[in-house]
Amino acid sequence: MTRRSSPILQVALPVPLRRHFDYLAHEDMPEKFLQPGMRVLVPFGKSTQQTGIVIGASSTSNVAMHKLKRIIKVIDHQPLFDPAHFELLRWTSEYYHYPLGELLFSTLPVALRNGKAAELPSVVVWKIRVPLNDQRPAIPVRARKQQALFDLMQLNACGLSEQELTSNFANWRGPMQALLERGLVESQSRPASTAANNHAAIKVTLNEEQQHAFDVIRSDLSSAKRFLLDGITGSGKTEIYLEVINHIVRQGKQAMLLVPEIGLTPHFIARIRERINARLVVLHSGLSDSERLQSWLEAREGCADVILGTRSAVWTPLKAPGIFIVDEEHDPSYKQQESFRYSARDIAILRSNYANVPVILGSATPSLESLHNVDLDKYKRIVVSGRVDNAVLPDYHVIDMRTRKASNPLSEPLIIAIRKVLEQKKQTLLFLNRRGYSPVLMCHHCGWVNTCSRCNLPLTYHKQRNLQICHHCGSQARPAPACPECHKAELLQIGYGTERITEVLADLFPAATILRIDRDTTRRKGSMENFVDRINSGEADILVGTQMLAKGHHFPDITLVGIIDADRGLYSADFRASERMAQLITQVSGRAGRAKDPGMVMIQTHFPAHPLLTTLLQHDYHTFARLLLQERKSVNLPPYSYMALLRAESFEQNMPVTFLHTAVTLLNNQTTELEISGPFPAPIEKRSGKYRFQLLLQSDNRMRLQKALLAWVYDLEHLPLGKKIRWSLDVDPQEML
DNA sequence: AGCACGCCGACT
DNA sequence: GTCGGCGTGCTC
Repeated sequence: MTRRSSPILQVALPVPLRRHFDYLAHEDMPEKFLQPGMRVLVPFGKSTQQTGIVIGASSTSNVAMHKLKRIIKVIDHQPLFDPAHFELLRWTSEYYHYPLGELLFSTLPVALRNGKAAELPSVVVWKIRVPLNDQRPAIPVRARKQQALFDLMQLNACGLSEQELTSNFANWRGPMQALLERGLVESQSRPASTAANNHAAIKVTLNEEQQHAFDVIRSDLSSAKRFLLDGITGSGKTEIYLEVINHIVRQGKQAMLLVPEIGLTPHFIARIRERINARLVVLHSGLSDSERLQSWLEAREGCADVILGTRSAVWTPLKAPGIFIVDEEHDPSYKQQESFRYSARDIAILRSNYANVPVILGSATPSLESLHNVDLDKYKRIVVSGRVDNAVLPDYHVIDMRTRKASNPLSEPLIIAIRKVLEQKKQTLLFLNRRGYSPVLMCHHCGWVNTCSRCNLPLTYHKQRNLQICHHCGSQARPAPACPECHKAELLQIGYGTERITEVLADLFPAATILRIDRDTTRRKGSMENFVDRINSGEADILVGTQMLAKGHHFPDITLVGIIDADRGLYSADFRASERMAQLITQVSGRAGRAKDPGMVMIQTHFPAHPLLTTLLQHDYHTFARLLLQERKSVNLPPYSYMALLRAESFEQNMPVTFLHTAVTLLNNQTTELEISGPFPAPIEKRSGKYRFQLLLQSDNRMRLQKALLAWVYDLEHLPLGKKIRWSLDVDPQEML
């Protein structure tokens, strides 16, 4: 037998190119040491070295042999993920038509992208030695310390690190040495884990509905079953999640729980800790690079039982996946809106498929996609309709703003209601999805509006910081003292943001404690937790907030919810706007009357007779959703068809359109099978100085759309104009912005 | 993307 | 004379 020539390694690199690069392995490096999923250091282009990931091996290459370079070194001893996870990443790359190299790197923790070792630091762990026979040496009655230490160790079957021992047992080394000599314990080196095993004490009895939901899920844990847990706010979905997670963990498997935003993690951490005896890790953007790496590795090694995280956590490899849970599955933040535009909810479903374990999608306001999948029998819907503690659903009051003074953002009935709630020492939540002081600054004399020069849109005035800020590109400017056009110094603040509403409230209710909760006031780490504490302690009287406040939080003392402006979403260019509006109104309303006190929701609108609004308020979210689904069906919009959006932007005004026109011609042979609309300007036509256009592709056949995209993206990449502008493909777009 | 090569304008 | 502007092309 002749010795095989050293294999050619196919390496994916973090570059926006839809292809891999071939490298020669070291002669002295047996093939088994180079498996797909391992990182390697390679020379690339003009840069001396670059981290890449091996995606395959071959004995041949399309590139001339003399052009092939040799890899510099192998970073990993073992692949970063198992073949199934790698397969999932490959599939995702094809589905979203996103280059595999960039995709692989974007799903890794930053530390691993930068070539850090994928190893947990090791620590010495002491654990009880399993006796060969049933005879275990006895501890003398007098040796109280040894017995106490032994008892402690028995509670921690996985072992205790020396650090944990020190903090739990003073002067443990002496007694430990004695136990070691008796052959009762042993020490070993094992990866350091921060996923400490906690000792949950609180037991909760599920109510009948919750128990039923749990039973349904439990009866089908060994297949990739998809459950839609459809439960109104306050129905106790979290209890069901916790029960399922506990069940999964007891079977020695891992549970992944995704939440839509980072602000919800502290609450879930607390709930999991008090209920489940499990090793928990958290993954979200608030962690440092090394913390993220640690959590990622612990999930992969199986040192963590529960993985809690936001969108990007969905990419964490698991050793023994048992279940995937997506809380508030309808939430738009599961969709990444830049670079790699994936949906974490859809990836969770895909992962359940690959792992052959169930996925639970939970929501009080399920997305139309999910409801449609229930209709198609792809998801099993489990309804939880009752509120725990017999809390009742709130009363809705629609306030017609047309009959009121335009200058007053808060209507008289709302003010009276707030006053009453203050007297009762309860809390009010006012919802306004617009931060800042006022969204428009206009000259009283000539009508000049202060706009962002890079986006052509009005700048939002922030009073506290005395800045005009563009909410689209972030640019800032000091407000001008006078109109630059007519030089008159009478500038009007038009409209209200959370900052200004807070000011109005402080005027009306000087004795009340008012908290403003939006991205501006929660920027600092821990500030959201601080707010939550102040609300729960009863210190706060009135909360003014953006959608941050609408998501998931449980504030038992809120009895009044005011929606200051329900009109955005009734008339919008985006076909999903009405779905979003209904979800937001329902979610915010769900914050009212969660405990014993009945709640009231007051909705201010200029369109009290709008059919969408009346359907939502006179019936419920589900009736509304049915209506929307009918509408979508009649005009063939998702979920009854599939979309892909090609976006193009450039500082040159004409280039994006030219590019998109060329893109259309490349599709010509398939135009009969696809519906193509555009190119048309993006809803925000100019942003950060770039002109933005898009092209919409639609088909009622997903495969056909996918097939067209495959060749198209390849052609686009090789288009000369494609290198001059920035373009991206958004498969299953969620927002048209 | 990231980097170098390359060919035209205002500076010590 | 040169420093540097960013267009163009390539990366195994």
